[in-house]
Amino acid sequence: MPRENKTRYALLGMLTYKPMSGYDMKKMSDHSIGHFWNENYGNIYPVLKKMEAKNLVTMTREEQDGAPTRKVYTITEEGRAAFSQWLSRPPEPAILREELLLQVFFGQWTNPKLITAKIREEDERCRSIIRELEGIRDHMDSGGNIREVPENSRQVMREGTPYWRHTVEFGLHYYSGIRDWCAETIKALEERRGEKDENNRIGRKSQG
Amino acid sequence: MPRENKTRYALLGMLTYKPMSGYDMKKMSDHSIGHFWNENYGNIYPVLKKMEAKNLVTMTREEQDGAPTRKVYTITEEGRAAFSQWLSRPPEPAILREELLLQVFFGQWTNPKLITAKIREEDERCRSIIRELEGIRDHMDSGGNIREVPENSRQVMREGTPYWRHTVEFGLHYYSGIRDWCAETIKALEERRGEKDENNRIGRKSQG
DNA sequence: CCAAAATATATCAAACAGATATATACAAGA
DNA sequence: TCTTGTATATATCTGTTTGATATATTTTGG
Repeated sequence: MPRENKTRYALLGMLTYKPMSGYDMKKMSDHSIGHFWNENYGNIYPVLKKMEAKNLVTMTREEQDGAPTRKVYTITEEGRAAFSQWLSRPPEPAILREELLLQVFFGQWTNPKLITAKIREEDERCRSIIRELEGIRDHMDSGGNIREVPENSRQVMREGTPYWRHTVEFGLHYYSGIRDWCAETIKALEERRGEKDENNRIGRKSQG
Repeated sequence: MPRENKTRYALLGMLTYKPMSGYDMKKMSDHSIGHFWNENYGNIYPVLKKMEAKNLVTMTREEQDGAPTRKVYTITEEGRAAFSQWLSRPPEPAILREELLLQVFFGQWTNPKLITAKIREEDERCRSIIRELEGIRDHMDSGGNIREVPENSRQVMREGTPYWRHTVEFGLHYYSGIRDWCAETIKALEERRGEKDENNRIGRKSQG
């Protein structure tokens, strides 16, 4: 028996705020939970279809001026029940498959400068994400993100903000940890390369 | 076009040390790279078959006393070339889908004590893994893990040890970052609950 | 007018996870 | 002796997931 689909709960959770289309949910996903939850259209649309079939959501078509017709999904009471039930269950731990680390592990088979360059890339990527997350955290109380939400959902989002903040703090810890490892590892690799160069300059004393 | 299979390179990399069976590779995977690379039999056997068909590895059957017959795989020159080529390519960044964080994000819809308990579980899990990794790091130079390797592979593994150490340091940073977030978040959640209790005790002054 | 961008929905093929199954061999307990 | 449990070893299954790709409507800019 394979894994249980979790996209379902991410979508149901978003729909507790307001009815949305698949496209809206992708955008909200990218902006609010994207730092810890990857989601893509390849999942969203088939899962929405399945949830509609199981009456976890209902769908209405909404025509709009200046943009194509949308399919707007609304959570049902059954959907709310399924969502709450999931919330009471233990989460599954993360599964890691870090390709960079696999390449580092086998690093003796390639140019050490190449390994260092890759870790530098990852370092930059982490720093970039950290800056984004800091921006989110620092503007979280301005209420800017609430503006697009109907008045009756504002209280709900206000109550959810501290939890959102905890997830942004998670992202900051996560990427900071990796960024720090990057810095240490680059330093260590360059020192080891320095030692090697030193050995070479002294006169090929080392067999290494 | 879907993702490219990466199990292939994990297996080829392991085979650079010595010929191995699928079962051996799973064990080595669990012990040496498991902290950053999940692998399972469901992938290993089909991928080995495919690699054999493409002449990246060859397979011989090996009978042994007191245990069932094994299929031992050996890397070919083509396999080595494919592996080296992969090493020179940029790695793909990690994809995150942290179910705990998804539950934290929607935490307003459930009992705050439940959220705290879940974070406590994750905290303990991280601490346990950190202890393991520290054990690995601290015994890394004892050469204990080299003992099962043929004499002619020892130099190779010795040269790989510093890279292995970097991956263990990665794991330590990764899990420490999350452990620290857990501690902070538990504290914050309990303080917020303390404030709420305080408000209630004072006389229902708060509308929250 | 055409191309690019935005809004919006949808599908595809392979990778991947972990449960499950089967087979060989040995050890411990009834 | 037989059964159960454990270790060694190979293998399959089914659903989730990834991200590339495709299609359609509408607006904007050259």
